[in-house]
Amino acid sequence: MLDRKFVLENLEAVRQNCINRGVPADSLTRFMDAETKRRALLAEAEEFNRQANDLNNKMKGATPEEREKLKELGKSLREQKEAAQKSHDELDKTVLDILAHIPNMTNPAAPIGNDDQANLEIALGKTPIPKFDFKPLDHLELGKKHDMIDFEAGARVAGAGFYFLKNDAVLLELALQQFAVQLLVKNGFVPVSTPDVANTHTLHGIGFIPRGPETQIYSIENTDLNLVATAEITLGGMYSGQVIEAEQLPLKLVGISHCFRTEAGAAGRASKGLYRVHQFTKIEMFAFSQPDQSDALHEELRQLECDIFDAMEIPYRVVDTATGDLGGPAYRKYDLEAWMPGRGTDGEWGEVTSTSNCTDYQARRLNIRYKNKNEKGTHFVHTLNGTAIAISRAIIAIMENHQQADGTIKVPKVLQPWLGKEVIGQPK
RNA sequence: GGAGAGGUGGCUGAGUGGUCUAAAGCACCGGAUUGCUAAUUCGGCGUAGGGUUAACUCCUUACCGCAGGUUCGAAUCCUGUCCUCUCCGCCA
Repeated sequence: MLDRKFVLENLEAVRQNCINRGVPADSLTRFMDAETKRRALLAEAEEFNRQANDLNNKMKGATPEEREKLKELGKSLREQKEAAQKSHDELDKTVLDILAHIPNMTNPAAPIGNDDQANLEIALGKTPIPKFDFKPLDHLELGKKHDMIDFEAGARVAGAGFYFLKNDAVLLELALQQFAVQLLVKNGFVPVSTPDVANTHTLHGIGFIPRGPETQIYSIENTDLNLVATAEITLGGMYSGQVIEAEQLPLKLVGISHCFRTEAGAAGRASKGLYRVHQFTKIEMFAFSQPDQSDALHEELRQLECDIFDAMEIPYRVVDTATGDLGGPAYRKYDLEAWMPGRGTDGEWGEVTSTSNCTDYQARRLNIRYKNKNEKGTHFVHTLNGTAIAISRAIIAIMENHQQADGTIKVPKVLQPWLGKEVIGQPK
């Protein structure tokens, strides 16, 4: 959520930002109108309150007759205040509703464009795209060959889009978690194992809308709880309503959680297999920072993602997300897209990580602030998030890129200690 | 799941309808004094919104878990709700 005062004072910039992001900007006129009226009504209600407070103080020394008169007056003041307050509250709801749909401002350096076609490739990973002298298999075929993934059983138990990982896929999942968490702990992240559910308020704060049409979120019936789509939700919510000492910033967390997504309306060859599933495990980075730290911290998160995928010897490219493709809370976003030889006809890039600087957009709604010692008042923190490893997609990239002519799959060196082997499968 | 107790400023904690503009202590900040890993003393010390100003300068409103209600007036009374603690039950 943007600051309402900021919107009021920077109407043209906010309007242009909406246009750049492909979000309708016509609500801004309504916003301005409602917010101006709301302020006037607030002043009115406060004035009635002040008069009523004044009157209550006179009550003490009053004679019985005076008291009766004051009572009447007080009652009418209270009624007038209630009326103003009620109109104010209604307008406030309108204002907040409009505000909720206005996206965050955008880093001026982000490429401007309508959709992912305008995304800008800004870097390539250290590992070159593999050249196979045989017909490479996709991860589904490889998974079947080495008995690693069972979609049929997943469907029997939970429906399409669910799966069982088996054998070396499980070892791989655990290895990926160990590798990512240990690397991040070495870089100053606090490891956190999070709840896999969160209440609706927290989801809203991060920018998810559960229980609406086309929601990506599973909700639990007869409760206020929802299955989380990412640990970003719980890690951000972890500090909602808190005031953090400035010296503690930046505060970096690495969360482990399951992620649940309904993936409403998504299907097709491009999302076969593990690429788009209803549940996966993810290691997620999250950080709270002071405003002047967040741009540098965002670069740091991106670099860590690169380090992780370089270490796993997976070819990837870094993409600077265009304005029209940014999520509402993001001020800037980088994606890592790994090369997936089994995707499309001859291999394609597929998103494996995403890191966003959300500036104070989430913090304002979640009310997460920081305080400088010996300084009056508080400020909103900036929040940032980034995928360390989304297990299911990382498994695709590993299996498909590291497959060999003899049918086996090389285990990246950094993961070997946890798998206890150098290759998956028997050569033949 | 059942029974009970409780949620007050950074912390401890007093406060059961109007001098609450929330006592006191701790912590913290500034001054004074004595002097040496500190003591004593005086003063200050919450957050957010609106207005105002050269200026957190002054004024004002709200906030005692949260949301409602009663009342001229609520930290205080009533209802709901969330959370914490204790005991019991169940359980990995």
